[in-house]
Amino acid sequence: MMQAFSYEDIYKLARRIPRGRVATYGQIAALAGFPRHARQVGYALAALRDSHADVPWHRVVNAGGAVSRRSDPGGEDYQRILLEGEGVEFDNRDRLSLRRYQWRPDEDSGSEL
DNA sequence: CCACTGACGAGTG
DNA sequence: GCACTCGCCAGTG
Repeated sequence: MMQAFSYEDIYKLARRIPRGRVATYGQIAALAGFPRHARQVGYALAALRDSHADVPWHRVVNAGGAVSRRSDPGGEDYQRILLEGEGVEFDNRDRLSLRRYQWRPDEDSGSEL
């Protein structure tokens, strides 16, 4: 049966995002089996702690392909730096191309482009 | 146990 | 393309 997801489920999915790729909050929610719960995914990531240092939270962006604002000042820049470090390019409007970088689970075992 | 706290997204005008 | 509305829930103190 379908029960409430735990933040752990979100983290588990986020860990599957390959380097150099990104996923959206809504996408993670949908993969977890809860479409329209994008916000809860955001909350889950906001609650990340040391115990989940292996979660590539920086690979999760909003539906517009931009880095979301959070409470930690400077964190947006940090996330962007991490992504750029993986080869992700941002345009002059601080947005990346989901067309190019969005992760597709079905591409897990295959090649892209 | 209750109150408060957060990284969103799709639809409409 | 921007402003606004509504739907959405688990952790922490």
